Amino acid sequence: MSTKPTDIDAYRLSEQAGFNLRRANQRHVAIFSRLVEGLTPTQFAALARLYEFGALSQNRLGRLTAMDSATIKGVVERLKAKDLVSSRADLSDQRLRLVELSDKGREVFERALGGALDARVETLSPLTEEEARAFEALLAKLV
Amino acid sequence: MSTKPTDIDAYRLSEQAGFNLRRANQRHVAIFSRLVEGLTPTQFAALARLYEFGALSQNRLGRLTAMDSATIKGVVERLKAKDLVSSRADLSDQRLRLVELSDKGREVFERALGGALDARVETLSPLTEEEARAFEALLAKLV
DNA sequence: CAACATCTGTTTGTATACGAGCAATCTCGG
DNA sequence: CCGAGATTGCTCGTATACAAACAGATGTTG
Repeated sequence: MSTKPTDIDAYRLSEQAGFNLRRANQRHVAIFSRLVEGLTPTQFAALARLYEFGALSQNRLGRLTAMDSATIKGVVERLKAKDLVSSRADLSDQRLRLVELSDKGREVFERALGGALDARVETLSPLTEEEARAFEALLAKLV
Repeated sequence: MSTKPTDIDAYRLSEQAGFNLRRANQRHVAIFSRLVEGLTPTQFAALARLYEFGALSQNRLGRLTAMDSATIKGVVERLKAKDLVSSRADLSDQRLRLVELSDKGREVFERALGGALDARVETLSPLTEEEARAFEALLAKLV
């Protein structure tokens, strides 16, 4: 199963889906940061889930936002430092730490929502509307 | 420019292109890590550029691999620690540090290439071949 | 040629991202 | 009720990723 010279000739980094996925993600993060003040995309995602679902255990919040337990811990920590969420023990299961939006967190999320929607539009702006719909549909199949 | 309730009702994190771009990228990194032993996608990208272009200044290598100067520094550092690249001063421009593949680096790249190509295929495997082509074309327009 | 701007690489600080290993807790089968 | 297995959250170590500030080298321009 050795790599033939043909493979190497055919290899063009710029055409690799993985490389372009990474770049597209970088571009989206940059756009989001410009349009949404004071929240990273991941922090916003966490607020969005809490807004939608109410109080959630830290690990469950992580699963809903595609972050492992080590990552979500840091995100929750920083959201707590900004007083956007609070956490408390679950009385019926001592393992759980329930995380919940604060009033300020709810307000910040609602104010950030417009920018987040704009970020999506700007990220997809190199595409026509039809292409953007197709791209989002294919992307959804990938994840 | 306040956010109307309608916006909030319409907001579904899982349908956001940005969120799915992040997840798709995570998935690709996981697949790549499984199929390519001992190299991260970014490290592989750097080797690929050096393989294609020969010696490059550190910053230029960063631009060709979509990493800023702080990021590429760490990547080159780790590649040097593994003896896959070497770096030296450019005589005609004292600012530059030329980075170059070592023999071992060339060999490691060639051996990793097959796995990298497999990672692309597996990443796109939820799509039909036609969809995968369409997706890659749209993705290329986005970056 | 001297002032100025630009470019390169470095450092620091912050924020994901994940593997691995750990202790506390819960669940469930026997 | 008890012990095996699963789950939760934590910690550590490693690896991107980028903003900002910096020093040194190069270029450009009046």
